Amino acid sequence: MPKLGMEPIRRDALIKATIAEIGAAGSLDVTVSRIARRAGMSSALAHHYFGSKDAMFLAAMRHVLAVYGAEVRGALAVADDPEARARALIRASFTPTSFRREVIAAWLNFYVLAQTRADAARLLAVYQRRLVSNLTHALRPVAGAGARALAEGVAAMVDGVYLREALGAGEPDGRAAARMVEGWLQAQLGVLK
Amino acid sequence: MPKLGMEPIRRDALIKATIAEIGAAGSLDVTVSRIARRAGMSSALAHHYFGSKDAMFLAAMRHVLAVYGAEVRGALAVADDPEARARALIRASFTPTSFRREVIAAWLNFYVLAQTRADAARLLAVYQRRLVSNLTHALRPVAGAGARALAEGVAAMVDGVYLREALGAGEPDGRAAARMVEGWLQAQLGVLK
DNA sequence: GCAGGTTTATTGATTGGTCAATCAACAAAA
DNA sequence: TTTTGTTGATTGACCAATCAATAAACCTGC
Repeated sequence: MPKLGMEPIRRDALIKATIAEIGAAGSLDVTVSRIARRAGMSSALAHHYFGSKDAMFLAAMRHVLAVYGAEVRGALAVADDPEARARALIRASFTPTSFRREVIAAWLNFYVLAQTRADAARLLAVYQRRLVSNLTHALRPVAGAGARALAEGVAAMVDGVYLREALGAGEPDGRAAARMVEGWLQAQLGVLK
Repeated sequence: MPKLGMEPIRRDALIKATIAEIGAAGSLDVTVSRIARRAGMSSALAHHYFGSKDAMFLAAMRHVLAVYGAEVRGALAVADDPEARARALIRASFTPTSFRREVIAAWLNFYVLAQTRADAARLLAVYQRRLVSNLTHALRPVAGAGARALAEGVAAMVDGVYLREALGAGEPDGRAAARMVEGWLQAQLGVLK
């Protein structure tokens, strides 16, 4: 029953299944077989399309980052004044799409991977730089020369709140997390005035 | 050549070797054999003393937290005014003892583990609560009712800066990291006055 | 339109390797 | 002779990656 043009469909299914399995296992200790089964195919086919397990993880993480990037662009598009842009960036990190068990698990494992795998480190660096750069641009009009330092602080705060909320007790609450970071930014901006 | 009273020595050697191996591998994918070899014994002996690989990881993490805890108490002892106490807590998270490749690797893997293993989650919760609680007490005199919120912000900032510094380019710089968090706290306190 | 070759899709079975955990056995102390 | 320390060898399981084989769809040139 081979239909042609399956490649993109299969790749997509595998990427989603990879994220789901990482989420379920809470670690990268997931077998290709399990991922493939969840995606409705044999493990051999998964290897056929991705070549290796590592390549699958990387592709999955690129997908997570792509979704997050889209979220950021979407949020920025509807924000007009500088402060709104900064708040949009903060909130984009905590939307239900990005801030849920599965994706959080992927991120945590991604951090671990970034310590040793150069490609993972590169991918992570792109995310980190982009967040700071976006925040810096957004804050420039209100913070001037201090925008960069402020941006780095907010970026750190985003990651820290993400981590604490993700690993704290109970369901992760993106709304509360975003409010917390926004509150701090507000206070910091207050100092400038 | 069996000498008596080896147990604590062996356990200690294994715990240190575990941290070293995790640091070298950048993940929990280290074999008991490698750890045991580094600690100068057979893998069978490692199992004899710890029972399982997981138990070794947990013991290693408890050790990391114990060292960190000692560092905190030491720093608090020599700080007298509230602000100094808060700064001492911040700096304790970034001392060379705790803020170096090996230990950072252990922490990142610990985060991953805490998602699924109840004992790891419990251990992490203890650390998280203690940091907030210590900060709250330190800040109470200067921040009053707002101490708790301030403490949570600082705690998140500590974790976030830790993460970004740990995974950023170049060697992790604890001094710079601590300065950054202290600066933010300073600014926040400025708002109150 | 269709025989035969090519590409794409797909899998079951196999290979080669790794590793946690156990065990039997030996050795020194108490 | 019981307790403590210690190891080499083994067991049992798991798994990434490869391969041989099957089959549908597409593509010629006639």
